[in-house]
Amino acid sequence: MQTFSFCDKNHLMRYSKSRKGAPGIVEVAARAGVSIATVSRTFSQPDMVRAPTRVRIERAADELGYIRNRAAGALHNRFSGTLGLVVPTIDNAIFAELIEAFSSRLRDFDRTMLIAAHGYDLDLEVAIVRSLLERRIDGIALVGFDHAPVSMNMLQQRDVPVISVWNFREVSNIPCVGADNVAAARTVVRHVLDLGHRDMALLFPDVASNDRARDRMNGVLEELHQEGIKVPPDRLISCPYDIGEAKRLVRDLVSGSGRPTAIVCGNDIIAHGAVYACYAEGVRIPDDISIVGIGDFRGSAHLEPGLTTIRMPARRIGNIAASTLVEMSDTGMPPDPFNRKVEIELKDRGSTIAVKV
Amino acid sequence: MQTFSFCDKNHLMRYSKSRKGAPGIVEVAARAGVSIATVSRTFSQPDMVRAPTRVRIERAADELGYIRNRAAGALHNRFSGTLGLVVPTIDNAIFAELIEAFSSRLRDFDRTMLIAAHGYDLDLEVAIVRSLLERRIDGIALVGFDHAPVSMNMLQQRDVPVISVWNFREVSNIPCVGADNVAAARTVVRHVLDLGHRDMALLFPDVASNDRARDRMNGVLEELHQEGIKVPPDRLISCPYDIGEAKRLVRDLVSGSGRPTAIVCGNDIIAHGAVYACYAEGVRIPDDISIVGIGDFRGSAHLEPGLTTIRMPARRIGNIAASTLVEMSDTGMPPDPFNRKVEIELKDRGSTIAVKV
DNA sequence: TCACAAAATGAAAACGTTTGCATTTTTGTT
DNA sequence: AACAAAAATGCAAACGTTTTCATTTTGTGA
Repeated sequence: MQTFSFCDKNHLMRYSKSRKGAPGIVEVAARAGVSIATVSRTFSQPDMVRAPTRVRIERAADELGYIRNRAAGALHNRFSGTLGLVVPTIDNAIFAELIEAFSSRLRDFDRTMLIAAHGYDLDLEVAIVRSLLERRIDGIALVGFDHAPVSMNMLQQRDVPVISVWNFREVSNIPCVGADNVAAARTVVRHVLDLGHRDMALLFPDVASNDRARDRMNGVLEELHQEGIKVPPDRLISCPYDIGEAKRLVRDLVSGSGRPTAIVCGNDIIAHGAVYACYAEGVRIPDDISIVGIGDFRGSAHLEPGLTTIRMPARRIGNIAASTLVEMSDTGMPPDPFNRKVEIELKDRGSTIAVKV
Repeated sequence: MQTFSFCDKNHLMRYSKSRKGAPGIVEVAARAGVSIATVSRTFSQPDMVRAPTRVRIERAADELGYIRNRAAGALHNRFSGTLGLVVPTIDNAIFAELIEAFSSRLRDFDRTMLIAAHGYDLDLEVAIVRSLLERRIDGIALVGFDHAPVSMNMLQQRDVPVISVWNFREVSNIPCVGADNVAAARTVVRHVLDLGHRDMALLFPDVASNDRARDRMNGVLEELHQEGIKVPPDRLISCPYDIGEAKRLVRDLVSGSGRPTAIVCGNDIIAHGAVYACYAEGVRIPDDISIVGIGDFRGSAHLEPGLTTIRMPARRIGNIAASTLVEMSDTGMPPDPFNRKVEIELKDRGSTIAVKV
């Protein structure tokens, strides 16, 4: 593949601010000898125009290098063909798959994605939502259920289709597609309990403004409570979403005496850190300690040993979210079902083993 | 943080397709008792309007919940306030940091990001570029230099500012900001050579349509050639960008007899796979084998042992790309410098050791 | 070939801003 | 207080489409 010579370095060209040369629908119409209405229809509703006319127009458009201006169309019919996706962060593994799936599914519908990250800052989220609304997105997907009332107000007032992704709730005020994080946490802890572990450490990220983490933590605590297990404060560790930090905290945890027999991590990133910490301290997994995560990120399966975790179908969530949102935008109706749960699955790999008796 | 009750599930509301209620600049003008021109100026050039008038307008806008329509503005002055970023893939670690940085820097300029991934498919890239052009982006960042001529033609014809990101070239036909991948590869191989290794395996992704990988591979081969080392075919392994695949290939490599003393990986993902493979096979790093990567992804530092690799400043590239592109769009001039190189750095961590004599 | 229905096309009015130019108001100077 | 200059505001014409409604063309059956 050859690179195209775009711009002559010697001749210091100026990007024309006017884009004067760009042909519009009028030029195409003139060249094809039809009215602009017909040209417009050729691109927006092709089967309304007779084949011979259409090919003539298409040829003219091709020759002129015409590219339709969707902004102009959006102005008239209120549909920009652009959907918004707001995530806490892009550059961590959790959401990357979701984003990619969302974006590529949108492409199937000839829509594009405006994306922004707020870094768990709800004020920034408000600014982002506003900015997206200024671009007249046709719909918006937000991660989870914790949002600033003012964001929701803006969206509600403009009647913009909204969907909550990633987390599932049986009943919610906005439609959602996601996994049951409570169940995910209970399932993985159940697994650990079934293996006979009773002394376990819990590493979870900050649960403020993060319903996913909160649900998981609650799930873990419920399951343990049901089993009659109380978690002492020093076994409930707050850990940021960061491999390095997790590793540091777990090294402290496992190097001292009175090490737990299992570590339950709020997500796979923390679990990765935990695994590395054990390598570093010479603690064998799973013989000396069992480790579980939640999420099943890319790479978790290939760790040595493979990480026991809960598969969260990020791609599936992204795909469904995209098509649901497009449908909402097209039909103007809330989706059916309103709340959509995607299946989770326990991935029982090598990082867990029955406690020795 | 409390979730806001956005939509009453019992009352199956309809998203009004018309968005009839949404107030425009006219309603704001009426309520504030000024002309629409003044309202427009209040938002686009605030200091052209007297303070008392401005606050009056702002209050009116607030009360009505006015959100300006940038599409309408774009129609008039040809600036959408939206920049495009086209990457091969979103959901792999390489580009996530870049994307996040690009996006958040754009936010500082009150711009938004339209992003799309083409999965190394140049035809899809063409479609994406077209789609972005239809949305009248103010500029576009493309990864690397391998692009379809037709994409570049479209961009050139519309005079859209373009920048190539990630890879650096001393001389290029479009402005670029990136790292010197040849140098990166040479540096890391030099390090391995300096440690006395002569028998090394090379794992690189497919270099077609991927100038970054190509540059790295060339860098490695040049450096080896200069040292008089010829790489036998079975030591030059093609490996996809995938931990699992890398792990599988490396297990084969190190389990048999005649294992190399070092593995040079085209990127850190492959290196991760290589490390896990060695764990799985009981091959000790670095004592039995040295492993190096290129990229220094999130997590590479925390592997056990820490991965020796080359730091590629993805955030920095993203930031610079965003501000450069905005500047190009604002001034209409090519950037100065035209080609921008960001520094790389050898991260000498625990995965390498001098070969035993 | 004609009449008529159906399909294709055209004319023109939106859509919600921005901006050049004209007009009004404010400010500063005497 | 009067005047000129400067600043603020208003008017109205774009911007490039889509769409409604009217008109023309095409197709069909007798």
